[in-house]
Amino acid sequence: MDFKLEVAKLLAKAADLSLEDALSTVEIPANKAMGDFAFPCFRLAKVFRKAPPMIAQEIVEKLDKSEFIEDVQVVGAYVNFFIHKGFYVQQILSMVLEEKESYGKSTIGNGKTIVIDYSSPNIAKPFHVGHLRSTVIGNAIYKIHEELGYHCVGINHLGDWGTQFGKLIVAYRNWGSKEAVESNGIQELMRIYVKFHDEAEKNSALDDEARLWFVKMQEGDEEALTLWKWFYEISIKEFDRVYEMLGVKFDAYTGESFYNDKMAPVVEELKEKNILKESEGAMIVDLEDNNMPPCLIIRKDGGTLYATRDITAALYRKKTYDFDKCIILTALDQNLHFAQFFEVIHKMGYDWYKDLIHVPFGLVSLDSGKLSTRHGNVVLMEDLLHQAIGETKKIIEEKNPSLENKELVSEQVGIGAIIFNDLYNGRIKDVVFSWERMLNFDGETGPYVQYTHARACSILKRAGEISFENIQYDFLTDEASLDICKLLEAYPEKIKDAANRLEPSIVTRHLVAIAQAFNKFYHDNPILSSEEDVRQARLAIVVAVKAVMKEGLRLLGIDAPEQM
RNA sequence: GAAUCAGUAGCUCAGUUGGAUAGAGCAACGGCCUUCUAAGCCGUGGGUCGGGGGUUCGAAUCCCUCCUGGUUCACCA
Repeated sequence: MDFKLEVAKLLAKAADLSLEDALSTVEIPANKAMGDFAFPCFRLAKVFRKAPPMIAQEIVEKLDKSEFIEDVQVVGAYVNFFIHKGFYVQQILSMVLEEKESYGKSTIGNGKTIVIDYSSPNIAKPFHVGHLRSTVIGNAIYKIHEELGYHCVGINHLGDWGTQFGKLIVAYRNWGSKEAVESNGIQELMRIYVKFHDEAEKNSALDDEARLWFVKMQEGDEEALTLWKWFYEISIKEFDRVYEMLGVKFDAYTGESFYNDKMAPVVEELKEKNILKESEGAMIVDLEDNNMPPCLIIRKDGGTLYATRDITAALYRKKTYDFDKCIILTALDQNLHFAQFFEVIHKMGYDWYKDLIHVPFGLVSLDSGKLSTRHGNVVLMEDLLHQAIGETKKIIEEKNPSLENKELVSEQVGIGAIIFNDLYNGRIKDVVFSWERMLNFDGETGPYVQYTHARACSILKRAGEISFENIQYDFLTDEASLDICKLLEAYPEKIKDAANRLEPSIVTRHLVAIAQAFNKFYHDNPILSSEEDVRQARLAIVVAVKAVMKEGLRLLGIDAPEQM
């Protein structure tokens, strides 16, 4: 039962409004003392040419009686509705208990395909905390859409092509060795890459040489490609270790190199459509009419660019997946690039350009300044995860030394804390990385929600068999129980909001709210030791909360251990 | 200079079709474990919602303007 809708129906009739108008005006008061729903009458003042409080009074008098409403009060210009508590609790809880982990699932996305491009680290550079956001936000957006019935395609658009590999090849030929790369992997690649930049500052001929090597790669030069392939495999092996820990998977690893042989026809198409023009020796799409700098397609030495590959990728994805939306997650410093290349697709005459969605997130930096692989100013993802796991293990030894599966739980909680932390604030916020914040497990954190879930599990384990026949919901009209029910009621809508706004933090925040309400409930109400019928009713809440928290955490890519 | 994102408590942030007294967490201080996991619960202090105009019965929210910070702006990605 949709209580808001029912209230709106009553109001529409009493005030002679359309259902839409009534529904859009009904609100949930911030202050509980003002009821479960409220209807402000200010807006009607002009229509009825009366003072709002008087209108409120008149509406109440005309209001039909309804059994689910316990009380209606006029406070100033507001009509406040109080829902019959027992009935309300029964409606919500019985629904959640019936659906359990499926509660919140929807079919609104059925038949629609969403392509999500996330994580997309650069090959030959270590996976660091700067890559965390795209990875976990993308993963959550993937799962949230799946929950709503969408068919999702997760793509890791690896940065595995471009002039940087020309640089790496030059660096390797000058200062690298097979042995060193084989034994130290990405660390060694990074070392020679940094060395390249140091040397190139003194000798710009190195940059030209690097660009040349990249052109060779494009042309299929065997030496260049053999080296590139080698660097690629070393990198993927390390990335997969991190993805394994984070529990993140992709449907395709089609990175930039994948489009190497697919760009020529696209460039041809741009020419045919008369969009491409020459400027300063390079080939560009002019975007002056759109108040943007030109989009570079071909360098003057013939090399392709980021935009060339992204345009090609978009066309390929449309053809391959026929997506309804293609979502690309990157830091917001790339805003201009996406605005430009979306506009190029537009100019090519494809009206689906509007289904390309760049989802930006704030920049990550360190206390010591901007993240920079070149200057060694990074925190490696694996270091962070291991720190978090280690910290968790210490806490377990201290608080729950007899716990089984300490290793597994430490991983679930430690990694969960890192993921949760990233999904907790709005994605647009810039982040200054802080070990202290990352490793704080008190308050509104992943471990807090996991802990609450574990508490619920613990009770259920002790409770044994539970029957949900003939629950007396009237035992659940205390404030803590009602708060929980309200949050459970709102949960499915939160998932939809999160999908619409591409903002996983909406789910994260809601889980915290549920956990807070449950902890209060847990503290105030003895469950197992209560009399049989009270015990049964309270256990119903525990079961419902446990199911929703577990599923909610799953949507965020976080495990929910039963003990911790 | 232009574009773009942001500015809410000491810190990190919620607050989105404009609604009643602006909310959390962290940090600080004070309570609560012989009772279902204290990674918890309860309480105290802490605010010119960057400034100024405007629209409105009503603005943190919408409009204008200014200030501050981040980021980007031609052959990196």
